[in-house]
Amino acid sequence: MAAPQPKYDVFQAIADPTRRQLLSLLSEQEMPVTSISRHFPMSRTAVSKHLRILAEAGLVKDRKVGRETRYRLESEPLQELKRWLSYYERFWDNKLAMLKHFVESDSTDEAERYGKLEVLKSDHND
Amino acid sequence: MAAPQPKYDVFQAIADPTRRQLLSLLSEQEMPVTSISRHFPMSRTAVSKHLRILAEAGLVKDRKVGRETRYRLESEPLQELKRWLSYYERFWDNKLAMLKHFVESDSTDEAERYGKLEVLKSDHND
DNA sequence: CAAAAGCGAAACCAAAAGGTTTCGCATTAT
DNA sequence: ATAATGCGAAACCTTTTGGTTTCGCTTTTG
Repeated sequence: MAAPQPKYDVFQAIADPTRRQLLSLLSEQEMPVTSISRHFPMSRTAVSKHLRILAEAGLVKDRKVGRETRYRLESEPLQELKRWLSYYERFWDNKLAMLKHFVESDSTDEAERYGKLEVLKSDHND
Repeated sequence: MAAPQPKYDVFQAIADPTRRQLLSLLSEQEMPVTSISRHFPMSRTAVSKHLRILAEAGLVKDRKVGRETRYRLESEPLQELKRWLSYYERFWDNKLAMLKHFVESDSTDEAERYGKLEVLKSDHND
């Protein structure tokens, strides 16, 4: 019944610089593990592990071709990141939204201002 | 002489769910540490540490007001994320770019296809 | 068919991450 | 003045992360 619940989410997956380079590399073309690992100063096994993490986050797909496993970029999951980011964009480039924000924050006492209100209800977190 | 070299970059900073919630919370309003920590199921000290990490990544600023330290969102550094992301957007919503991609990948032998070429020259990694 | 190439799994390790509790120090309230 | 609030620093602990080496299995090459 439980959903597949991928162990790694996109945010975690792209947190590591090596994994971001992997995405960059694979965005150019599909590539087998050994070839990929030639671009990195670490063992093939280490690279393989990073690839698995990316795969769990859905950011790469692999397919077996003969004895090799070729990986390719799968960028769709990055849309989640884009969505998350879009919430914050208004804070740096939407002057009107900023203004609205300031206008709305002028009321009441500390309890109400800093209390545990409905603040985390929206889902632009996680 | 050495540049400040922040220990935490934006990618790392937002990798943790708690820290994303912190950003969300602070996007609503400036808030002192204790009030912030009431929103989380962990000690004030733990929250404080997360705030420091966000601060090192430039995602929050703090100012002392009497005995309290108030934190507020600073969204500018997220632009780096947006830039990084923009590189990958073409892979999911730009059909022409995709086509171009396919058209260009049909040549040559393994060495040239998978070798250590100019692949990592651009800086949309890191 | 024997040797080599391509990978993943496993066992292991050091360092980083995410928490906790305790303490001390300013600042504000009684 | 004393007590209470608000915080950060420090010491400590456990789990996760990022890496290594070794082994074994499959597939290709000679």
